[in-house]
Amino acid sequence: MIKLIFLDGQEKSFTPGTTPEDVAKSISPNLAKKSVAAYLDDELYDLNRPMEKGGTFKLVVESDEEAFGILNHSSAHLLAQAVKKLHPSAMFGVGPQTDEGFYYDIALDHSITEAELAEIEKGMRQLSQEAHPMVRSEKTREEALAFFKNDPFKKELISAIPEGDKITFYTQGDFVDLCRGGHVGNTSKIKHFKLLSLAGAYFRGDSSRPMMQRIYGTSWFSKEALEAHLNLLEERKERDHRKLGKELKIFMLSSEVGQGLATWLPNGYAVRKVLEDYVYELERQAGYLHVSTPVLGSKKLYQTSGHWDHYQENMFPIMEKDDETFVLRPMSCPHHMTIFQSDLRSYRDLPIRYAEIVTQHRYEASGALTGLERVRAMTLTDAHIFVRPDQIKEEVINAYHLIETAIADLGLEVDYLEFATRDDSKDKFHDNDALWNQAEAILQSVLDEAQIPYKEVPGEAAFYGPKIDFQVRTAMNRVITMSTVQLDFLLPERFDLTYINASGQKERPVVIHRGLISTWERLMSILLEQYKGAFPFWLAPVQILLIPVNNNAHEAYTKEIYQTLMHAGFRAKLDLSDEKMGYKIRDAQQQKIPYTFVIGDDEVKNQTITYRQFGSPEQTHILVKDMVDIFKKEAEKKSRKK
RNA sequence: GCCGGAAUAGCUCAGCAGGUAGAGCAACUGACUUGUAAUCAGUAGGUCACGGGUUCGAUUCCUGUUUCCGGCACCA
Repeated sequence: MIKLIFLDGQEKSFTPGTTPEDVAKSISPNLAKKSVAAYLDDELYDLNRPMEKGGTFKLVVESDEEAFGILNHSSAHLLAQAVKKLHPSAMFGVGPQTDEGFYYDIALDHSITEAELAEIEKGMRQLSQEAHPMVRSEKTREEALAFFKNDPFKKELISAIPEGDKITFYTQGDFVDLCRGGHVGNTSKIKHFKLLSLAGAYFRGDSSRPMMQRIYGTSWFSKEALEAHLNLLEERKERDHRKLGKELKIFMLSSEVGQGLATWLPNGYAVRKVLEDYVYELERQAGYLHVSTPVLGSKKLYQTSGHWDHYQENMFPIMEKDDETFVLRPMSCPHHMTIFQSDLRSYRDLPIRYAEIVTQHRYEASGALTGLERVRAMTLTDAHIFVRPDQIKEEVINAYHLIETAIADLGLEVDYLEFATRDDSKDKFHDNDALWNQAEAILQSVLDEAQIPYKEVPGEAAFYGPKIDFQVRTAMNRVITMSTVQLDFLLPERFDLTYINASGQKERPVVIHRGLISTWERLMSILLEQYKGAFPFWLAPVQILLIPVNNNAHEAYTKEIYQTLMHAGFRAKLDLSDEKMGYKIRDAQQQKIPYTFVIGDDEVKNQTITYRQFGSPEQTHILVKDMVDIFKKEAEKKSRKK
């Protein structure tokens, strides 16, 4: 007999070979229905996998977080089985679950079309109805390789499994796949799914390898949950910053101007200017000194910094004129290094924090360009902080707090931090081990001492040093690097930066690279999606629209109020068109203007204004004399959640 | 850059199994002068992304290019 210890501490004996499903059924049929898999000690078991030993036993039920992944992983297998049935020559790469569903990579001579997705989906439904058990088996490496002897993809995946790890196969009907599991035990458990899209994907994520066809899908435990998810996907389309940016006339991307080159329209620039002013003031108060450097730089400057060696592929081609070679700057660090260099520095001067609202150009791969999210000309607030070694920690923490403030003021939230370190790919990183070890140790200790949780990502560092990236999850459920703090011992050396220490000796400063809120372009894309185009008051391109009830009778008073608002620094707009009032209000709502004033006889008589807020029909009356104060307070709140 | 798809009026889209295009909104003109999400009528607007081919004839079929979209790779 084997002994299982349940969640509540109860122990129960079962005959060896009992499956988790048997156990679940013995507890309650309802529980068995909701079970997806089980844990025996720390090992994930399929519902139908016989248990030959005892241990702590925990069922994974539909409502558990990991159940979704298990279902979707199983759904990927169902997809593969259906594809294999339609195309017996198909071979497969990987087929994992994702945050929101699953995919499987397929190698097939024939190009799968959108129309065929429905056919494949039908095949999946049939296989689900046929209720094939998904049976696990263990194989030796030799057996596994022999089984897939004609499949170079699976053979390679088998070879990549570390020595000593179990190699397991899953069989459902006549379909056999290499897989570590766990699975839902039977294809009949997979009922509510949809295939979503087709894409290309390199085998093992390596662009030098063959491209496979990837099918994306999503799978849920109920019809309602599936529909809810499909609705969410529809809603996301409504939030897409490219759609909203066009509708609200925020920006344009025109092939006439050039691929990946965004043009900011008046509405977009109004928002951007608020952000620029906000950031400037935030930095000024934090002791940053603002500078301005040219958009062009000598190629030598970038050779000195090392950017030329690492990124010339991603830079626009060089320009040669009068024996000098220029590049369109892709980065501002080298420029700021020269500013530090330009004067004799004392240890008393440090830290020196240079900030700049800087436009830079990068030759991004054409396929990477996406709306405002990825462009070839971008403007951002960039900063470089020059510190003594003893000031590193404090300044990293200062930068951390500044970033926290900015992100909170924008109404966004940091999802998690990434601590990006180097790995052993030598050509990606500069080769001074001592500097690397020092820099990584310092950043690590800052994170640890401040007790900030983070995810370490080896190999993601910049070539000049490790970094802490602030990852924000957008309204589209994409994770984007919003801010960054990078520690750099290399560029000070490359530029031979020095300051005079207390004993009169030259010493090397350390540079902290700080990115505050991504680029204006990317930030705009995130904000548009976050607010679905309905900007909070302080950012809105037009904050207040004024509508007179009768143009003739109320124009003068409305204009007076308009002037008061404009002089007080607000962005107001007057609608004196011949349209009906209802039309004007609808128009204001469609433009997502935060406040709409309606001004008629009552307002003139009482020296008031009547407003409604975006999205609400409620009417509020306030005295004109209180108006400016009320809206100034509203603007000061920024987008803070609390 | 790679795989796949798309491109019709300012916008959103319909249409064409090959016979040079249509709606709604927007724009313009006129009437209406209004108290909280679309007043009515009229007018104008298109080398059907661009180049080449097949054809008596191409927006439609084939092909190349460009741009965009879904992904992959890349992202200092």
